Amino acid sequence: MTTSEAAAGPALAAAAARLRVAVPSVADRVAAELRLQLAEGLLLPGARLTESTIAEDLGVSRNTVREAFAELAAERLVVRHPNRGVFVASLEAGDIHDVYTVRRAIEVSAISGGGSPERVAAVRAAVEEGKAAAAANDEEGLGNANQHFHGAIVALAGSRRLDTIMSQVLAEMRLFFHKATVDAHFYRGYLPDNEEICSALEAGDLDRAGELLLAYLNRSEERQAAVHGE
Amino acid sequence: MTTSEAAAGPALAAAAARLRVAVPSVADRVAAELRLQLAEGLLLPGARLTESTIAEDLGVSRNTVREAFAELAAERLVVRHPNRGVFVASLEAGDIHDVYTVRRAIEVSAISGGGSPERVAAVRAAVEEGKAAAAANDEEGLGNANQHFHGAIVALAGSRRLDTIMSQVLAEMRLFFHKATVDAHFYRGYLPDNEEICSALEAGDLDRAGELLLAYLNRSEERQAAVHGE
DNA sequence: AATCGTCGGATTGTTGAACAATCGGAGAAA
DNA sequence: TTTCTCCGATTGTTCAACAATCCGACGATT
Repeated sequence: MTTSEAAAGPALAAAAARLRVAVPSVADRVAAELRLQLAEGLLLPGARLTESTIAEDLGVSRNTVREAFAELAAERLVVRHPNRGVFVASLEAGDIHDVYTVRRAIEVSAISGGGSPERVAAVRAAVEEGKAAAAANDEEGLGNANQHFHGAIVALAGSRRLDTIMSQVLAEMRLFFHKATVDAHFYRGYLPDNEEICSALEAGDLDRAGELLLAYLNRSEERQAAVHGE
Repeated sequence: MTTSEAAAGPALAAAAARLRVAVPSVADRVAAELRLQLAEGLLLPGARLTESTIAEDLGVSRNTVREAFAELAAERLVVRHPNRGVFVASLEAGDIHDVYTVRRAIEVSAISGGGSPERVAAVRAAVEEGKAAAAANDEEGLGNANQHFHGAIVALAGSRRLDTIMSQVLAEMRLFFHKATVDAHFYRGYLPDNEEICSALEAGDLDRAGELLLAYLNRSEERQAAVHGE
């Protein structure tokens, strides 16, 4: 394989890699299914995930479910209590600050680097997506657009590792939101912020974009703490 | 359980949590053993890890080894090639920049927050640890002290999540170092930097500390790229 | 009545064996 | 040399079993 790769160049290798991920293992598919149910709020924080039940429901072996659990536990979406089982993770008051600490570090750093025009365009696209959702009164779409916006900001850095870290953090937050339903106008207030941040980014005023983003995150954390925290 | 916890207060709950981690599962112990061998360079990047071999060597089942692999893969220490096996991860040229992008985001953000006196003291302790190792001509100790230094900087933020991210990144870098042995004075040149950064931190000049740290990371990345990159 | 053991059922942790699917390489054929 | 085919080895997955552990219920003691 290494010889054929060297001969055929990186194009084929990339295609092979794409084909590989196109046929994920059963354990990966189980993990994906559970991730989906978690994101959709079908599995609420604190809920218990019984191995045998999931194994039956999805028609796979218990061991395979176990491997899927290992994946999800590594992503903090699920918590293992030895000899007791795995439970859907539930963020406590302290976790809110923790998550936002990560977001501040990653997002502010990413935006301060600027990023290529295509990536800036992706940020703009997320802003417009949010506006469209607002116009359509699509609350869920508004939330998704907001996550896309922040994901696009991190993507400015062009770092695989930062991207995966961010997507994990966003998955955690998504989980968290299902705990207490947010009011209908929760995200709407953030639209002008996103617009302003994006404009500063497009104008090349990275310092200002960074400051706005930081202020936004601080405000967002306060709000989250007020809604959930004690 | 919840009732007794509520009655006994957080002290007992913390003790229980401590006892829990004190009895890790077999899979966790296997993962820990492999992590150790990886850190010590016993398993070099690119090396193949055969399930049955490891299962025999450690006297555990293949399924258990598999669970351990899932852990390590989530930490990027190991790469799974479907139907071919798992291999010790080997950082390519692009990964160097990627890893340093994460470090810049996390470390600079952490130091800009300052941190409690105890945590600043931990940074100072790492600096002194490095000086002692230099005096003793202990190259390995010098490397460890350097990692402790940067770990202590991230710990300033007091974020569990940032800490685990950082330790994973450091584990990746440790792996990377074994690929090509660094020259004896590789770390020694960084001692004055660490001292200066620590002094600025202690003096409360966070802006300066952040700038110094950023410059350090940029220089370090250049050097790594020169040694390994293409 | 409240607390404290004790017991039993249920679930997890781990093992061992089995089988299909897949891969890489060795050798045969062109 | 290049290509094709086949074989051995390893992975992916399942199944069944067992010990260890936990939870809750039931009953005994003060």
